[in-house]
Amino acid sequence: MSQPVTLHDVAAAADVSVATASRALSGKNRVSRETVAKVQAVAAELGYRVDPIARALREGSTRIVGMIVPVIGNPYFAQLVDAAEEQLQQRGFELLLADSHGRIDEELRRLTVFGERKVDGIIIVPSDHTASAGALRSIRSNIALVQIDRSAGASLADFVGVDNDVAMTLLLEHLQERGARSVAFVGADDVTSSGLERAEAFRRALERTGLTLVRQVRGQFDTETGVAAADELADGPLPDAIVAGSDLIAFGLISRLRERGVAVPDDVLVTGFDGTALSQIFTPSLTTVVQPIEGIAADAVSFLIGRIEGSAAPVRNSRIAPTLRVGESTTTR
Amino acid sequence: MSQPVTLHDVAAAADVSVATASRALSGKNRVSRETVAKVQAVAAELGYRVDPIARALREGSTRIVGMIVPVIGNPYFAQLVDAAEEQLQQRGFELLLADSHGRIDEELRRLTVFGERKVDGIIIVPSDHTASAGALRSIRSNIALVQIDRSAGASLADFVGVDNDVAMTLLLEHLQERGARSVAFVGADDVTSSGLERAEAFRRALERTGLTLVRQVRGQFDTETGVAAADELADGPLPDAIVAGSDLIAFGLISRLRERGVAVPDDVLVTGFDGTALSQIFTPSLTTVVQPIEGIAADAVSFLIGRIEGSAAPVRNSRIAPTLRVGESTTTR
DNA sequence: GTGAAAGCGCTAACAA
DNA sequence: TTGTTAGCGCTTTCAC
Repeated sequence: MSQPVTLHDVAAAADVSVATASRALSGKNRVSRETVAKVQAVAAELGYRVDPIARALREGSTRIVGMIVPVIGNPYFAQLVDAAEEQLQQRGFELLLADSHGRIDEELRRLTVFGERKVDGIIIVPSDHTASAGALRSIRSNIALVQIDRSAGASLADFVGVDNDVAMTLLLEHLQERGARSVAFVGADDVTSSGLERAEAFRRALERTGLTLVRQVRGQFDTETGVAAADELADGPLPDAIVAGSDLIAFGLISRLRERGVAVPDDVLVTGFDGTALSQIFTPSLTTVVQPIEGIAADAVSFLIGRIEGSAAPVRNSRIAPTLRVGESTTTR
Repeated sequence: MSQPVTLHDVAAAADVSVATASRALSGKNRVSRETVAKVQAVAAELGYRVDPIARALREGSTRIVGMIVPVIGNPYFAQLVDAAEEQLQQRGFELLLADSHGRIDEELRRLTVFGERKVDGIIIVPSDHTASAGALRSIRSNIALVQIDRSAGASLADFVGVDNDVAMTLLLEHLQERGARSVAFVGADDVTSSGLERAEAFRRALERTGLTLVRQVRGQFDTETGVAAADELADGPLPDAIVAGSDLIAFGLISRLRERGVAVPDDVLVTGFDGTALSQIFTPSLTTVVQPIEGIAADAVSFLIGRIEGSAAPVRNSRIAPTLRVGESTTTR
């Protein structure tokens, strides 16, 4: 409501120069005890708050972190944003959010704007496994960068994500225990690194467990892909189990299978991936791997702030193991 | 990568003063045709972009809009954020996102920070029907404000949200057509304006349609509330139908009812509210009212930008009618 | 129509 | 330890 109090006002009221007032408040310079006390008292009384814009112009640093996700509507990304925002907030950073809608051109444009806005760092879920690399390389080198959930190249910047190998092993071993011998995979295509990696991790886990691959369907991480895959799968001989690359895919899959007269888990077992809140509420509740969202966000923010503070450590690639959560989609048989 | 080009560079290269360069680029001052052309050409060639921070310091305006939601994890709010972000983006604004976690103290703190950051406007979903008013009143008067989805007082700022009366009427008339005579309501408590309004709208629609109220349960807009309500309702005599205040509540409700051996829609009809993507995938698919999210976001952004541009029009209160989407939760009986 | 200069609020180099 | 001064990049009087 009232006119903002400037450093000048504080200095005048405390009877010192603006420089001294600035130093007294920042604390990182030698200023006498009394002066510091006086300035702080006056500042508090006047309700002084530094103007972040003036500081940013002067310092070239904004204490703002930009985050770019492909679809905020995906509950997994929403949770990731939520967790990251909270972490950043605690460390005194604000979150500028952008949605790339999974499009590389939008991604580039948003990165550019973030650069112009002089964000201190960017947390990005690269939309394209290969094509995003160019966009990432184009950002100013003084902006810290961390890739989260998906990667556009391990050498580009720190990366934090789920350990897909652990995830697929957990899932396939569970399915094997439940008696499955043949299994189909419905995941995202190779455009996203997570789509690619999960498919590969699935294949490796398949070999280890000795299960038989019946069919693979690849699309996006959304429900529509699950729906379409259900149609494909329902036409052929059913496998014992279907491993979905995301909870959303599993939702679409189960829903459409049911419409086609295929019951889960009675006729076929289905697993999800992400551990979204709804996977427990869904009917049947989903057997899925729970992403360590808090851990991923915490690591990403730590890495990022480390970089912002000037860390020149080698690029890190951090994989966090998920946990298996068993639901009705593989049990009530 | 390269050093940013400043206006000074452009001016030098175009052989004019920085003042002229600034005027030529802004276009809102008298500058000769040739000069404008020359400056623009040089600026383009050099890849000049105004420094938003310097401009913000000078103008006191950032072209950033802050948005505060109670839970980004709620798919409805995620969609709202998505829609608003897109609208803003088109008009040249960035979106600074904050999550109040439904807590009034966090809300106030985030509002304060937004004020300090000199956002041009704020889109807020007030967390508390009454307590948020104080926080909203505390923000600097030169920051535009619009309330979305929930209100903390019609006089405080423009408001845009769904028309709850239309919604409840659509739902109850539909239930009546489906043969329901008694109905229960499970919604959010009076802390949020939407919780309060939906309960009231439900009551009014009840009177109009002549249905009998069996029971009311009030909590939050989340699945847990639905789960808890299911336990309460399953203990007593079941109504013909249950109207939920949100899709999430309906999900929790149906899921828990099923665990308790109550089938939807066979034993009881259930309706949702919001029209989230998952309501179509859920089993059974939900009969629900679809929020006009795009419309709400578009209006909110229009109002906000109007205010940012100085509109002193009387405070508006805009209600957008939802549409009914019929699903299996009230039909396959 | 154009340029010189002030100044938004802040921090840091340089003096004292 | 403290004050003076410059300047971050921009827009906008105020002269010419």
